[in-house]
Amino acid sequence: MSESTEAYLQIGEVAERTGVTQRTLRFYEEKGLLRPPSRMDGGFRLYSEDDVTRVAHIRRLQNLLGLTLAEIKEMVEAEEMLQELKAQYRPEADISEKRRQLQEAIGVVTRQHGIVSQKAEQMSEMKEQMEERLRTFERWIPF
Amino acid sequence: MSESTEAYLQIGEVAERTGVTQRTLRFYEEKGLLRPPSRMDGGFRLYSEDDVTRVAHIRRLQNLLGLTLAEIKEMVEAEEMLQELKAQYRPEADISEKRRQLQEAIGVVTRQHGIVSQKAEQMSEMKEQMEERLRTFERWIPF
DNA sequence: CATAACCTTGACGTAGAAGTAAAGCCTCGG
DNA sequence: CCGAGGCTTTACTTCTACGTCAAGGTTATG
Repeated sequence: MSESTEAYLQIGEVAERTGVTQRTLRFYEEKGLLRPPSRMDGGFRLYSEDDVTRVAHIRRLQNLLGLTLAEIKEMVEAEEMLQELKAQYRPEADISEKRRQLQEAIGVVTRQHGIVSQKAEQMSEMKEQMEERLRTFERWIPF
Repeated sequence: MSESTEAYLQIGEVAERTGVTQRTLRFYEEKGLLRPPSRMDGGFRLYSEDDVTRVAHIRRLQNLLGLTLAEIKEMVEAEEMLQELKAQYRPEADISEKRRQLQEAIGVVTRQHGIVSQKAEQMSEMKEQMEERLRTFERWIPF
């Protein structure tokens, strides 16, 4: 319905734009972190803008939170589920199932939020400590 | 001067208290992250409370900031230098050397602080995003 | 249609951070 | 003084997250 006009990207472009290597993109796919993208007739992968976004997201979860790819996979899957849910929003068909999925998604994001909150707090503490130390040093400079 | 009354700990106790394995403690020692502890006559390692503290510190740098052990080693060394500096504070002997060391230590902590600040900020952003999402979900719950 | 630039799968390699196993000392309570 | 449990070193293994070829197919361009 709104797919035909999307500009598709080859793996090289995605790699360049996300800052990861092609190998990494294939690797993520292998590990289930990226859905297998569509392909050209010859077999070349064709990624969407969404995929680019997702890679960026994965990287943030890795670098900021230090999560393993396995942990990230869990999160990513839940988000996917949620998007699906959002997409087919017509209250036909199995409401209770949708409700369950939504609860699940909320659970995942809540857990993520917990991790982030905790880390953010510990981070602030560390920052404080460091600033305190720096002040001590400054006072300490001999003259 | 205040060393004789310190209670020394064997590796097993340290492992238990820090939550890392004995192997990890030896590994850190090997890598220069922990100074070689003193030993009993039979060769058993004897750690101090300071060592326990240091291990906790190492773990925080690893988990919170995601630094490699090599990077952590740098930091740990600078801190050690600083402590040394602090301990021998009598302005006898080579002032310019001490000044250099102090500058170095300030450099290290400043770099650490930079990393922490940046991460802390990105973290807050993520936290915000997640809260926004959760609010969306809540609104979304059917009924 | 040739050819450079890009892509494919597959297999093997690597660095970081430990885990595990083996074979043998050390310490301490009884 | 002896046995159980703790500790020592050495060596090999594992796991994660990719990196690095290799051999060959595809696409875009002149």
